[in-house]
Amino acid sequence: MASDQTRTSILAAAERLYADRGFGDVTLRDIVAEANVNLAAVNYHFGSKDELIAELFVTRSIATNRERLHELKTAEEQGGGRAPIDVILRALVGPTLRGCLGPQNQRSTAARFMIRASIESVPPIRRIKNREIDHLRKFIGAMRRSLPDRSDVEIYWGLNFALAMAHHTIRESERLTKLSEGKCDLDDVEDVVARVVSVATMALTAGKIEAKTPARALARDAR
Amino acid sequence: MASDQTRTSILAAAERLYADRGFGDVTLRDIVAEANVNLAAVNYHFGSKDELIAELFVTRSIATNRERLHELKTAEEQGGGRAPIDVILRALVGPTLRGCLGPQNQRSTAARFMIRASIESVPPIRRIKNREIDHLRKFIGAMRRSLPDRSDVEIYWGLNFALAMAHHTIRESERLTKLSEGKCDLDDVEDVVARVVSVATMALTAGKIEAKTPARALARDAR
DNA sequence: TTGCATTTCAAACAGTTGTATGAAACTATC
DNA sequence: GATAGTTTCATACAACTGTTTGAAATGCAA
Repeated sequence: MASDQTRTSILAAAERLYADRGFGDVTLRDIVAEANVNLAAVNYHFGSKDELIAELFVTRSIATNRERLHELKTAEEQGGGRAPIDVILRALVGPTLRGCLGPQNQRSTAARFMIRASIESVPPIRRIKNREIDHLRKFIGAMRRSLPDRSDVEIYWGLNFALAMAHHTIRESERLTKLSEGKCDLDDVEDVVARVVSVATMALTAGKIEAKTPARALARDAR
Repeated sequence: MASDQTRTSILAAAERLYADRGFGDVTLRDIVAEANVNLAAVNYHFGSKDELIAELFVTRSIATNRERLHELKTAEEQGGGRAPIDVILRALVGPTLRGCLGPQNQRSTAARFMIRASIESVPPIRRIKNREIDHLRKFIGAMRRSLPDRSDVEIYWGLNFALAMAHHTIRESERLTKLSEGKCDLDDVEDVVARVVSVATMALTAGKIEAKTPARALARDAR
């Protein structure tokens, strides 16, 4: 049980490389080169490549979920058991968007790794991923409490669309920048968060008594 | 220039396998087995694996774009140069959703292949993909004509979110079904199309007459 | 048929991948 | 400082990848 230094630097190097280049074209040899350790170290410390990926994913998954749930719980406590829907949605998509967009130097390797995992879905991860469903159910619960007269189906679709907009915007941020010739500023993360939350809120409250916060972000460009 | 039969069955087999299992784990040997041809036939007829993928993608890309643009053009002609925004959005996301969701037996291999291509983004495809931008610009143009007092930025974001919801729903259709315990019926394709179009339309038309509260304010308030 | 080009085929090739091995280097305990 | 246990290392291995080869089969014009 000695220094753990090798183990740790393998994990860090692997996460960085996977976040940057995806699972598809990162080999064990790339990882050990980045970590400055011997090739055999991976199998010695983790058993196999798949187990390394799995450990990486499980660790990050737990951390991410805890972060999101903390934000959610805080909001619900402040609201006496019910949080406004836009605050719930912000807790859901905010951390990921903030970790993956914005200026290069303050992007989070962890968030980018998790997005890769959610996109590429390599076998070792797919097996674990089902737990994420239980996690999403907690958000479903909060959304139900926030919008008690919305049907379940509407809630599910709202959550689906919120995640859709967040993830897709991250994945295709380059293309959106190019398409809009820079007019869409993906570096203004809070603006992006506000847009996603606003649209998702509209999707969830449409045809109801007008909500209070939504649509404010959109007004920004309306001039 | 003989029968082309080998060539054709390679293309068909490759498209089917890629659509089903993704580019990541389909080898040339898988393809030639599925197509009942010799291994060397791929390199003989296409030069390389990458060129096979590229040909597949270019062909489908042209066909898909033509289909979408035809729907768009028809709508604009009927409206005297301006089509309603929801009709435009429907032309954008309808064909893909219809081809990828719904009952198994009537799903389109072509549509599923294109979704794979849009997800995995393997090198030979990434190189070609930039043309798609020009194609999207035509939709941007139609949207501008439909909503002349909307700013460009909002149009871009609206398009981005529409594609986001459509693609994400296709990719994660299984998970949404499981999460909602079957309450979200992904086989009712027209319902899905209507939902995506409806939310995207709201995103593009909401809050037209609004104040100019900067987006940052919303971010601060939400704590 | 003969001759020539196209197409198919089995086999081999060179490169890369994840993994295994066994010896060497280290670390800590006595 | 000798010993036992852990960790590192260079190297080898077996499996798989896309690609090439050269001979066999086929098609087709003369």
